[in-house]
Amino acid sequence: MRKKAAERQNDILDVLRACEKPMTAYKILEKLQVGEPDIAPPTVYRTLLALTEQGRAHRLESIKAFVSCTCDHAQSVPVLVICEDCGAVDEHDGSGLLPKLSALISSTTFRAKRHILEIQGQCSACLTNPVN
Amino acid sequence: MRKKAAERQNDILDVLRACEKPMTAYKILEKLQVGEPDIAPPTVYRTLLALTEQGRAHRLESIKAFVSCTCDHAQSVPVLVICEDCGAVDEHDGSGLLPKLSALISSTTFRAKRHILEIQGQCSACLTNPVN
DNA sequence: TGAAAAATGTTATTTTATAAAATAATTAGT
DNA sequence: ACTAATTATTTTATAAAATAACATTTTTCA
Repeated sequence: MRKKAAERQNDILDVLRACEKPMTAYKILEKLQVGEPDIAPPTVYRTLLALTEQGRAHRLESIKAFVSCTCDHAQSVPVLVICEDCGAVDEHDGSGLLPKLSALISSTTFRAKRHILEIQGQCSACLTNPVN
Repeated sequence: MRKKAAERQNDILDVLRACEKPMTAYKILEKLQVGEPDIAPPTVYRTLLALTEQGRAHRLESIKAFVSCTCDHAQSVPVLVICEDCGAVDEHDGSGLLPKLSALISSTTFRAKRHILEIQGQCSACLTNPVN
């Protein structure tokens, strides 16, 4: 018996939520394979594509990993703040940056479809406690 | 006889400049192999790492490709505008966005090391002439 | 019901990236 | 200038990430 797409999506979101830290597609695959050993990479990638299109998950392009969305899924400009040391990711709404961004690029002549904003650095915990 | 790192870096920058469009590491490798058949991926990746650290090239995280820097290499916040249709990439200086970005994240508690700003969409040429 | 379309699953492969070992060049001490 | 120690670079091999192509199942609706 196969699963419906919606159910798969919820499974993967559950995995992402359970882990807090970003997970690669293959890490997610491993988790799913505990219960369903026959799942293959394309299933995971297809589901992640659906989730990211819906805005329910985000792909961290700079580290090739995924997190569940913690903001309003309808927002168009997620700003993902990634701690290089502990891997924690914090999400902010960057739609307030849109005017400046549009001004920067020649917005009359470029139609923006997707904004990728990622910031890498050290989070407060890792700055305070530089053990990691 | 092997090449010095600086020479390799210039070779790769030449390849990037000659192509205008972003190139993957393996496309660059192919080009280099025309003249030096024995070059291997790690050489390319190591050189690209040096170039991106120097700010002389940028990695487009969202499409896994590289371009030469066309702005001031010292700038800290490159904004890379990518046309999904023709692949052309335009570079802008986004340092003017820093205040707003810092305000957005809790900047007192996060030390930003690297900003990744990429915008995907359609460039004016592709909007005017939707043939591609 | 049953043919067509859509969704999902499977196999195999491609693409991207890096680890580890080997080699060459450079440096520093004598 | 010679040579051991260090550093840089190359080579080989493999790991990790992503997708193409094909097969199957489910759904839709005449």
